[in-house]
Amino acid sequence: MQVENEVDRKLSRRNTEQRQLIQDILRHADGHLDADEICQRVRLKLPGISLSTVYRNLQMFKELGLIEEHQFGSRRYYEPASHAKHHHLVCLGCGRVFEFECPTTESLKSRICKEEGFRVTKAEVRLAGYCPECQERLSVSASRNR
Amino acid sequence: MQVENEVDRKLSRRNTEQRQLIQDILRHADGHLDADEICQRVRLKLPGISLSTVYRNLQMFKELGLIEEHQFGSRRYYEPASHAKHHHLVCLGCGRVFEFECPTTESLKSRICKEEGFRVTKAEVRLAGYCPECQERLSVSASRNR
DNA sequence: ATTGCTGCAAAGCCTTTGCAGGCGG
DNA sequence: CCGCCTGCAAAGGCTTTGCAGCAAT
Repeated sequence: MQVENEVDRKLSRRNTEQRQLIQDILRHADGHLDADEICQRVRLKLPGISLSTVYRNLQMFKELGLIEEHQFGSRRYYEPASHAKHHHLVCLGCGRVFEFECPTTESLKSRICKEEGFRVTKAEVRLAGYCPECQERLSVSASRNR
Repeated sequence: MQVENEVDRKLSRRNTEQRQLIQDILRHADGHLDADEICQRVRLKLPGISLSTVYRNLQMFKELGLIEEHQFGSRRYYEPASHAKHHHLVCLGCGRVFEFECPTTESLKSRICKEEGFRVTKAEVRLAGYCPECQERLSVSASRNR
């Protein structure tokens, strides 16, 4: 069958240094990285790597289900799929992405399935706002303008 | 103050036909439209309108809080801000965007505020999956392949 | 020896911007 | 009349793709 051939082809992949380094970066990154940041970090060890190689590998990892891609605003971030189930909290001040748990998501999925007949395969909760540091920083600069 | 001048400038806006038509389309659209779809619909009445005008007006409406911009995958959709509070459910089969209610979101916001000291200004729940029609369609084509 | 992978460069998309002219107020 | 707004074209930013050579198996 077509699908199996596709998987076979994908699984006959080679273990290049570029590919390993990209995976290492993703696994050990504290936060959520975009393609360019990943590329820059790999270049610390392998200066010659090209951005297209990063994109190509990210695409492949994504198709294999090894990583997840999230888009916030106009940026795409990547994180290992092995990460525990969590949701995202974006600071509009500094752009950092934080994580939190939301146990009620599962019941929501089953509710929508029952009520709408929709088969829900993915559920994410996204919050945005200002982290404690940015609240502080912004209130200081606001008082300066008075 | 700088901000007030900015608002004044924005409010001295003109009532061009292009601008009105874009707003009309947004108000009466059943679904969520992207810039190109909006442009095509306006062109039914005003063939000469350019895509940049659509983008410029969308940007302005957004800054004035008249519309909201949502990004799903790599596409940006626009909808009037006057819409009741709702969340989005994207069908991975046909790409249509559906809406649903989620009353528990408010309590989540206050929980995160208490626990993390984060000031949450925006909360959205996004689901993805397959609508009833696409489930049907996909199961038919799957059985054909047997 | 295959043939998948890489780097480079170019092309593609979508969105934004510069500019000269036009139109609303 | 003023100056905001428009259309056009070009530039920008990010991502994908074509290609020739290299390297992993």
